[in-house]
Amino acid sequence: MDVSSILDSLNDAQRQAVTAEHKPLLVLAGAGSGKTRVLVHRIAWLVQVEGLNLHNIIAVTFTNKAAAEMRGRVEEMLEVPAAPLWIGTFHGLAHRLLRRHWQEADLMQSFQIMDADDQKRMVKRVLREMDLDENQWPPREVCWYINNKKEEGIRPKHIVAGEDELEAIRVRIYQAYEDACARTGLIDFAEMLLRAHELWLNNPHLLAHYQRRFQHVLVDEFQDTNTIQYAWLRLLIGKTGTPFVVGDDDQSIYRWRGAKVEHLQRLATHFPELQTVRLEQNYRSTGNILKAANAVIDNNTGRLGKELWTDGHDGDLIQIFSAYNEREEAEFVVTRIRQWQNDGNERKESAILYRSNAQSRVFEEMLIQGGIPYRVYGGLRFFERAEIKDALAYLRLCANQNDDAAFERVVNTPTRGIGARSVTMVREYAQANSCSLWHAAAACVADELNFPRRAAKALHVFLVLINEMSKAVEKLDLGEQVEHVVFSSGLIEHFKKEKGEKAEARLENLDELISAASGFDVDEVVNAMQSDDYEDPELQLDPEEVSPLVAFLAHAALEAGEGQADAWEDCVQLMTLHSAKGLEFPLVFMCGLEDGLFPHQRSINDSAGLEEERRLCYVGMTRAKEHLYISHAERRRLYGQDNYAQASRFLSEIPTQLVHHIRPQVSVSRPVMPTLRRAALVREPAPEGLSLGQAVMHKKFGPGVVMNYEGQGSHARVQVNFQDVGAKWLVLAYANLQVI
DNA sequence: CTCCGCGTGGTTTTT
DNA sequence: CCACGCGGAG
Repeated sequence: MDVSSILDSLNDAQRQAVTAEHKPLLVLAGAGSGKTRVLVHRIAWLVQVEGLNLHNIIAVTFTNKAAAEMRGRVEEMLEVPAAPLWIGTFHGLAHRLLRRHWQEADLMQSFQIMDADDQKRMVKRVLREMDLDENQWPPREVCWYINNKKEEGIRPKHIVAGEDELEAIRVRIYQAYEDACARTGLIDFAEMLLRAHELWLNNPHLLAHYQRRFQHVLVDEFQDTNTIQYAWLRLLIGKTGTPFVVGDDDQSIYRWRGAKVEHLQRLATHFPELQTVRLEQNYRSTGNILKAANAVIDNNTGRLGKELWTDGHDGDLIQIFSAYNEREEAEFVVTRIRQWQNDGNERKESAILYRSNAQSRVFEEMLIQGGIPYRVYGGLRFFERAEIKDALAYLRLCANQNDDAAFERVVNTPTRGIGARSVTMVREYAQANSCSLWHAAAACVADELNFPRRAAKALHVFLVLINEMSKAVEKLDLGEQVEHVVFSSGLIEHFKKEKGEKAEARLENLDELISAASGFDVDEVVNAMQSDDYEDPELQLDPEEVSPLVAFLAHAALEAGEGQADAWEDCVQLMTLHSAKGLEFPLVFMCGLEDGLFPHQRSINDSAGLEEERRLCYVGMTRAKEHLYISHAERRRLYGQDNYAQASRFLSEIPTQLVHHIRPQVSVSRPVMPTLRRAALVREPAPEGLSLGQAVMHKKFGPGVVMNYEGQGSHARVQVNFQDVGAKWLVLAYANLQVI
């Protein structure tokens, strides 16, 4: 076997990982150190050198994008279709298992996936049924509670509320929500993972089968696994599987959504034979960028330890720009981008990164003003758009008429005279008879006595519509099905009436939905759901096939699609630091590096939160290949208020010899704080000697900046943003502040 | 049913 | 400041 094609392009550490013996392996892969390459080459090694079958390998990622890229690169390298290789997101793989074993998983065959929006609606419905006040039980928080429990593998029956009455109610809501989901054949994202875990726990023969099959378990971005994902992996690996885990504790930025970096440390306990390989050579950034990033992340405690290096040149210094306000910051960035493109570079090679979405606004305004095309990442994605979800809801009703969520969504969309009153009655009937809304509606229509004739008629029209729709659609192929539903639902008419640019876009989206369905590769997905385990007679797979419609609906929920379109256009890239993870750009601007914004105020007070912010900073810095600009504003308008902030503490963690400070030119008109003056005049006079933006020193809290004040004389209070402890309100008379 | 006005809350995101 | 959701009026 000629191994050179697999190994030649690798460095020593990469090669060590790729060729490792069959023992648990942890690859600590720094940013830009070629981790995807290692995963892909590892698979090629197992297949081409060790003679394993792709069929015996499973690879897990967090995003569809990563999964698709990996599959593509494996196919490219092996020059064969990688269909027998199971590769996908945790959710995608869990979904595949649940479709195959829906009976063992105690699901209905046509079960559908709810996204976060569907889930919230479902929770609202449950709250209404339980007569609980939405203000007291915000659906957002209820969802959060339920998802958290599921991510920890906890069912309602496991929770002992004890004396805690509020907790007891939460558990009751959780239980009612589960009942509603079961009744309507819907599962949320967290449920997929938990269900897949329970599937194996409750069906040892299935677990044994998959353990036998998947001798090699590859995991990408392992630092992002939550409790249930790790538990699922451990089950699969069992005593015989070999985990090949790639991750980076320094790039763990999803603690807030349940990710546990600790899993990286625990790996060594759970797998005593674990070997660790560090990938520290970086192929992305210049030396100075790496030195700066290393220096920042070095302030974190409990790291597994890793230091990026490059054999390339040092490159530019890190350029730090102190702006007067957010407008000046944006002006500066736009000027530099214009320079960049005038120097013959592409706009899409530049990225503006920020901590929170609200910051994009000023940049967008400035870019529009400057006539520079840009693209903002994030926001609603294709399958999350209202009109698309409406159309999908009709399709869902065709596939499963007990889908109450879909029923509620479209029963009066477009409006057809079924008001809140009627829906409430249907809901009450459904609850009283514990049946689906669909059955309840049919019963209400039949029961002329208690239901207003007018409403009954309208409801009847809807029932007939759906009935005819599902009948008409039966023998059509997928594209025609979607087309039929989009038109006969009345959605097209509905949006045609609406007029305006927005409605125009909605119509286009519905058109695109039809094309998406027509071009949907039914075979690929349906086949994946079906058996590729022919040689295992013990594995009983349901012979019935998954309908293309059900497969398409699952695809829509699982892969919400791209955000704004036109990635190919030459645009400046705007995104949050979180969305930038995994990407790289020759020219990077990290903006708004101010204490309180980044690190965010809500993370500033606990060390775990602060360390995660620091990792986010590290992630941002290591996105830059050649030029890294970091900017902050002395003053920033946020929520309609002017705020004064100090430069982010992370800035001072960059060694000064790596930094070039850019000061705004004096000639740039710097207004003499007109708004500040007005504010000071209109408001009560500032306490003596203090003004907004004034730097002060406190005995205990250290240096800070005056952000706000109120009250007079001995009652006067000031809000000071302290460098070390964040913003605090202090009674001026006691604070003993020193002006500095 | 639709429209308007008020009130409120406002890191980070994938599946 | 602004975007969203809810409740009342037409």
